[in-house]
Amino acid sequence: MSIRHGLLALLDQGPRYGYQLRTEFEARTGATWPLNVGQVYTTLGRLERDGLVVPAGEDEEGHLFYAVTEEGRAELRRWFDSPVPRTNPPRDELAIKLAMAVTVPGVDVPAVVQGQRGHSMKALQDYTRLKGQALAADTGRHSDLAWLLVLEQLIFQTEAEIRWLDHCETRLVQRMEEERERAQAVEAAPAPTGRRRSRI
Amino acid sequence: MSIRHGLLALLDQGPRYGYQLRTEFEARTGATWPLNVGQVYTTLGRLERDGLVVPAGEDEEGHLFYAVTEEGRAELRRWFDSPVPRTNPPRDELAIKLAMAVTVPGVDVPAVVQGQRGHSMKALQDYTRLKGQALAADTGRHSDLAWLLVLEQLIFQTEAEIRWLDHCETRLVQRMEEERERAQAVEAAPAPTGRRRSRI
DNA sequence: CGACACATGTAACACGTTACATGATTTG
DNA sequence: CAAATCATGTAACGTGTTACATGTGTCG
Repeated sequence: MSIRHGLLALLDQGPRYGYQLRTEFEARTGATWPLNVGQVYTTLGRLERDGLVVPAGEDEEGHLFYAVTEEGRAELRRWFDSPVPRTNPPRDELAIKLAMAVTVPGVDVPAVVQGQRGHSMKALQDYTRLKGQALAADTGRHSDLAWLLVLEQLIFQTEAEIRWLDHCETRLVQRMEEERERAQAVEAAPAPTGRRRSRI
Repeated sequence: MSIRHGLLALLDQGPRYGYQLRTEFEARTGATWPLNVGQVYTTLGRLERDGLVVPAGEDEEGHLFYAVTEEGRAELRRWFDSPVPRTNPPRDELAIKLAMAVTVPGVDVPAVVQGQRGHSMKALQDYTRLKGQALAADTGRHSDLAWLLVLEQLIFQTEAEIRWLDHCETRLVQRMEEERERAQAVEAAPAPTGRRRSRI
C-alpha cells in the first residue's frame, strides 16, 4: 500500500507520465529504494482499475499522462490524515528469526546475534556516509529534505536494531544464569520448576 | 520469507501438524502476530512443493504430520547463518508518507507527524503493558523468552520511530527558517538561490 | 442442543518484484 | 555505428492474507 499512495501523492502535484513518476519517486528515496519502472505501470494500472487515477491524454512528445481523480484525492487525504496503522504490525523477519533461534535447540544464538549485529553496523556506516553526501548536496529542494528524512529513518531504525541485539545478548546470559541456578536447585533438592518463586 | 522459515524452524524440532504449528508459532509471537490457520496450510503446501518438507504419516487421532527434509534443514541452517539482508531494505510506509508529505504542497506536515506520534505513543504504552504481563507470566520456557524478545523489539522500534518523528519536526522548523532567510535575501538583493553558500 | 475449540483445507485476491519485449532518441 | 537513456508496457511469479467450506469432538 505504500507505492500506490506514493505515486498518488506525486500525481496530486499534477498529471505525470510513468517514467517521470519513477524518477520523482527515486529522487525522494535515493539509492535505498530503487523502483523498477515496470512496477510504476502495473501500479498505475491498479490505481486506474480502482478509480483513483485516469489517463489524461498525451504530450506532443507522446508521453502518456495520468491524473488523480476526486476519489483519488479523497483517498490521499485519508492517507495523510490517519496514522499508518500499528494493528498487526509488519512481521519482522529478524524478530521471527531470533524468536525461533532461542526456541529450537542446536542453534548458536550468540553467533546469530553477532552476525546480524556486524551486518547492521556495516549498514549503519553506509547510511551515515550517504547522509553526509546528502547534506553536502542539499540545495534546499523539498526532495532533498525528503531524501534526508528517509535516510535518517533508516539510521534511527538500524541503531534501534543494534541496541535491541545487544539487549538480546544480556537477556541470553540472564537466562543461562537462571538455568544454571535451577539446575543446581534440582541437584540439591529435586522439585517442580517455576522460575524465581513465581509459584508458591 | 519469514513465515516459511518460521514454520521450517518449528518443524526442525520434530514432525508437527498444521494446527499445532500455528499454536506454537503464536506462543512465540503472542497477540502481536496472530497467524491465520489457513496460511499455515498454504505455506506447508509451498514448502512441500519446494522439497523442504514432506508429509510424515498421520497420528492415531488423524493428525497429518509434516517433517523437514535434508534440503529443508540445509535451508534452515543457511537462514540462521546469514544475517537478514539489508540490500533493498523494506519500503517503510511511514517513511514514504513523510517523504511525500514534505514534497507535495498543501499537506499539513506537522499534523501528520503529530498524528503519527500520538499513535506510536499509544502503541508504545500497549507494548510496555504487554511486556509487564509477559514478565509476570514468565516461567522460564524458551517460548516465553522468545515472546519477550519479540515484544522488546517492537518497543525498541517504536521508540526509534518516535525519536525520528521528533527529529523530523526539528528538521522542519530548520527548513522553514532557511526558507525565510532565503526569502529575505531575495527581497534584499534578488539572486539565484543555492542554500547557505553551497555554491560560489 | 448449541457453542466453541480443534483440525484440514481451498479459492481468490492484494501487493511487490523481476524479467522480458519493443521502440525512439540521444550521445560518444 | 554502438551503447545508453528514455519510454511504455506485459507476463509470470512470490508471499501474505482473508474468507469460506467442512467436519469432529467437547463441554456447559
